[in-house]
Amino acid sequence: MRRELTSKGRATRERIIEGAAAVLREKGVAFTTLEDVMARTHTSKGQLFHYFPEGKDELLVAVARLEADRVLEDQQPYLGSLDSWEAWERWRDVVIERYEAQGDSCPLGSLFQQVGRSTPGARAVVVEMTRRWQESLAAGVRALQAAGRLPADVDVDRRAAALLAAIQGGVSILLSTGRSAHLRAALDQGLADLRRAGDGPA
Amino acid sequence: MRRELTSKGRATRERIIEGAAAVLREKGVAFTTLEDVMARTHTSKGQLFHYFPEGKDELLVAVARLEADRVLEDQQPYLGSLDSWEAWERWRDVVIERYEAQGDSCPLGSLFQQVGRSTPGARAVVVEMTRRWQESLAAGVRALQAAGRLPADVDVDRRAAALLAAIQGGVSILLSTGRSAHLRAALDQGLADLRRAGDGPA
DNA sequence: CGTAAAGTGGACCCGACAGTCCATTCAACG
DNA sequence: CGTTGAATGGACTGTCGGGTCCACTTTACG
Repeated sequence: MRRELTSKGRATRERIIEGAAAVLREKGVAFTTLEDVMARTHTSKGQLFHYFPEGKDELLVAVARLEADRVLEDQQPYLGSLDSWEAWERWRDVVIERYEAQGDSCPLGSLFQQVGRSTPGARAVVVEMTRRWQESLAAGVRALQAAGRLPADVDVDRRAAALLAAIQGGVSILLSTGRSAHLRAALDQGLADLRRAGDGPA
Repeated sequence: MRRELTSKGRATRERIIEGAAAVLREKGVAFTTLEDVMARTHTSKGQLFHYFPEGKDELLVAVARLEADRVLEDQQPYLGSLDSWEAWERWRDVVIERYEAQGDSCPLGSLFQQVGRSTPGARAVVVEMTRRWQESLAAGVRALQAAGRLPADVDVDRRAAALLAAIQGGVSILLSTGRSAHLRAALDQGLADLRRAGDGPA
C-alpha cells in the first residue's frame, strides 16, 4: 500500500509531519487546519493529499506517532537508569520542568484526547504508547528492586500504572487549569510513597 | 445583564441545558452541533440564541457548570463521610464503577479539555471545580485524622491533590485507550499508600 | 533524449454549521 | 381588551475548511 517515494518525496513528507507537529503544539488539535499546516510547511493541498491520501486523520496519526516517539526518546536518558532514588528524583524534575515549559499545550495529551476516539488506528497508537511508557516506568521500579532499594514484593505493574496515571492526571489538570501544582503533588507523593514502600514496613 | 425570564422561559432554558448535556455526553464536544441540541430539545435557533446570546460557548459553559455540580453532588454521599477506610473503599468503588459505566464518554473530561482553553470564563469554571473536588477529598483525609486513623503530620493538601490527579489521569487514560486498568491501579495504590501512612512508620 | 511516474501548485466544489433576522405567537398586566 | 415585551419558528447568510481535480514541473531511468 505504501507508494514509492523518492528522496525528495520523503523529505517533503517529513517536513509536513514536523511542521504539522509544530502547529499542533501551538494551536491545539481543535484549532489547527490544513491551511495552517500548508502555510507552515510551504506546501500545497495537492502535496498534503499526495502524501496522506486518507486526509487529515492520517496526518494526525503520523504526528501522534512522531510525538509519542519523541516524548519517550526525550526521557530515555532518565528513564533508562532509574536505579537510585536520586535518579528518580532527577526524572521527576525533568518531567515537571518539561511540562511546565510547554505551558498549556501538550503535544500528546490533546492529540490523544481528540484523535484517539475518532479514528480506529489512532487508538492503537495511544494504547501502544501507554504500554511502552508504563513499561519504562516498570523497568525503573525493577531496577530499584535489583539494586536492593525496594523489596521484591512490590507490585511493579500497579506502581508503574499508578505513576503513569499520576503524570497524565497532573498534565491533564495543568492543561485545563494552567496550574502545575497537581502534577507536582502527584509525582512527589507517588515517589514518596514508593520510597516508603522501601523504608517502611515489609 | 440578565434578561427577565418568565417561568416558561426558565423552563425552556433548563430544557436546553439538560438536553445539550445529554447530547454532549453521547457525542462528545467536538461532534456536537447546535442542530443536535435543537433536535434533542425541540427548540429553534431563535430560542438558542435568545437564551444564550453569546452563542455556543455560553451554552457549553452552562453545561459544564451543570455537569460539574452533578458530579460532585453525585459523590457527595460518599465524599461527605470519608472517616473510615471502608468509606474510602466504597467511594473508590463508586468512582470506578461510574466511570467504567460511562465507558469512554466523560461529560467533564472532554468538556474541560476542549472548552477550558477556548473561552476565558470557562477556565474559571474548571479551576473552581478542581478546587471544590480537591477540597472534598482533603476533608475526607482530615476526617481520617480526626478519627485517629491517620497521623496529624500527613500533608493533607498534597494527598488530596495527588488523589485528584490520580482520578483525572486514570480517567484520561480510560478515555483514550478504553481501558480502566490505570484508573483502578491509581486509586488502589493511592489508597493503599494513604493507609500505609497511617499504619506505617510515623 | 523521451517517457513514465512522482512531485507540486492551486483553483474549485460542497457540505457543515455558527450566527443573523424577522415574522408570528403567547402571556402578563394595566 | 390592548399593548408591550418575552417566546418561538425557521428561512437565510456567510464563512470556514476538508477534499477533489487537473494542469504543470521535476526526477528517475532505459
